[in-house]
Amino acid sequence: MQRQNKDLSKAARLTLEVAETLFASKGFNAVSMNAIAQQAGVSKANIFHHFKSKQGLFMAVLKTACRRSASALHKRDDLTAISPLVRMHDFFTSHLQKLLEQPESTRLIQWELMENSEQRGKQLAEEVFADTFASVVELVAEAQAQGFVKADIDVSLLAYLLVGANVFFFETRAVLKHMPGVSFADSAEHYSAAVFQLLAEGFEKSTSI
Amino acid sequence: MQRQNKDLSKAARLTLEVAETLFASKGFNAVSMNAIAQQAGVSKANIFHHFKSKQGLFMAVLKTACRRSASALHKRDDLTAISPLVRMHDFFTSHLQKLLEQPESTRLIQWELMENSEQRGKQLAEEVFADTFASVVELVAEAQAQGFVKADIDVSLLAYLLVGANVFFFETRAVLKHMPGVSFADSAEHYSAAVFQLLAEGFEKSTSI
DNA sequence: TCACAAACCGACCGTTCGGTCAGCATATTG
DNA sequence: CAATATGCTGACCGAACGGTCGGTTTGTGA
Repeated sequence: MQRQNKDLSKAARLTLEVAETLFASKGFNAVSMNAIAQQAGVSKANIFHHFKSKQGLFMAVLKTACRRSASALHKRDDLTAISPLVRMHDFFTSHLQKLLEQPESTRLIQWELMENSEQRGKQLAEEVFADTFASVVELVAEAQAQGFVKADIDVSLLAYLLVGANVFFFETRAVLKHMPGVSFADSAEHYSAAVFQLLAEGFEKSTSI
Repeated sequence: MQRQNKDLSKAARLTLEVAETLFASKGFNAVSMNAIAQQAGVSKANIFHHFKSKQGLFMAVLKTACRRSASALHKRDDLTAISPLVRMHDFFTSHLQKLLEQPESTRLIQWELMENSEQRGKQLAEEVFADTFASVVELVAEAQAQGFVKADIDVSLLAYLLVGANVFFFETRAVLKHMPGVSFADSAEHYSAAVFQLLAEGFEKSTSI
């Protein structure tokens, strides 16, 4: 599958793999080096041979996760022929799908956002989110330029809402399916479609003009 | 101010206060009982005298935070005279304001959602979010019943999006202000107004009917 | 004033933490 | 074959962890 990290030894790759799983599910502080070593079948000292510290290991894990999640998003098909609105919808749908397909990468970034956003907010913004967000903004701006989106709408706000609706869904998944009266908890497709339509057409009944 | 926990000793109240601040900012695992004791000016043994364990202390803190954040939301003014749309907008605005005013409670719940949503998703849904969410759904449903909201819209989805837009803003605040081209990062009021208008009227230019 | 319970504390416990180190195994290279 | 470098490990370290214990102080009702 993935030929990244091909220059690392088998033990190092195993370590990275296991560390990603554990860090993603429990967060940095709740995972011990002992646990990683044991579950990866390597010695703890071996981990410190390949990574200079626990922080270093976490950063390496985070890096690969960011790279993966970014690349998964960047290979969007550039069929400029189809309508910008359709492209927006396609992005919206596949974005949520990617989040759900790569829960580990997504959760890892979420942890980092939670634990270190205050100090490293700038770094996170620049190195992780900026590119992805910019491409979404561009997508929306194109649609606006071609007259498919109202002229008075802030494109970055719309892009932000599109991404946010997906991320929020990802975050609250586990709780959402226990909420009474919620029909869209189980079906991401259903959710995507309904949200996009709502955002596109609005909820207000009589648009007074 | 708050007369809750009046049956607790001074040390216990101090402990709760300090623990809430620390847990909210760093999460459960990154906060030690020593740190709490030291910062509260009480002995560690004293904490264990009042709370049976670290988990017990955290649960007590979480409980008060949930109570506070719920009560802050429930005392919405019931001026049924004004338009349901205005009431929706008022809720939306003041909800975000409450989140930003009580960052500790909000972050605490966010931590819990992050760390334990899988196992305790049901409990969280029932005891923390259900009431608040239900009241928002009710608000939207009223507006729909009175013909201010399109009939084909899922009221729980719209309520979910309203809450989600606010929570997502709260979560990404620190990163958002470092994103290029984002104008709404600094002003919650601006954000609220723009999002509500977008949701109400939709972004699509020509609503074909 | 006395007795009893609750509040409180310093010292300590076993365990686990992140991290180090000296040395063994293995493969590459001259 | 010797030499060198790298992958790898068990044993170990000081520090910090959550939690306990015996005993002292303090408040309270009789």
